[in-house]
Amino acid sequence: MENVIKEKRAIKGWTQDDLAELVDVSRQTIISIEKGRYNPSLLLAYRLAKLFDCTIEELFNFEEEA
Amino acid sequence: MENVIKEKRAIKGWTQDDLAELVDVSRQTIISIEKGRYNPSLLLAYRLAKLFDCTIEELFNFEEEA
DNA sequence: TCCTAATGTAAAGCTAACTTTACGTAAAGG
DNA sequence: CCTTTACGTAAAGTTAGCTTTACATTAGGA
Repeated sequence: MENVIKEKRAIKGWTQDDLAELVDVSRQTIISIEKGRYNPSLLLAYRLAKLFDCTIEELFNFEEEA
Repeated sequence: MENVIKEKRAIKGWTQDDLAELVDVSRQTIISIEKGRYNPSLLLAYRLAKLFDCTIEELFNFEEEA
């Protein structure tokens, strides 16, 4: 699933490691989600949206999925 | 995770079976999510929100979670 | 009274989300 | 050069989301 996490992270000036700590997951998880390798859980999606001060819908692009 | 799926489903007059078909999961999945036994995937949360014409944030109550 | 519809529990199995560890690479600064 | 920082891949293990099947309970209608 496509998302704008990498872009929003860059704006904040955070490393993947920083973001991982902020939402309490491993760096691997951040990498995999940014790369679209797998979709975050609903809870993680929420934490990310909260952190970036946007909605889940603004963070993830659902439209291209089945 | 608490949610208002059961309430919104009742308003629409749908059974658990109806809803399961509409979002393409099993009835067990709907039961478990309504009961809060586990959290839906981000994709399923999105499908439910779309179906009920609301946001994911309106459908699920994240605030009480860790 | 009986049948069906709607909701619920239980259990076993599969897959995807997430973790941990280890290693590779490229850029920047001393 | 050498080290550090940031990003990336890979692989093995655990857990949670989801499926399928089977059965129990309750309420309503014929």
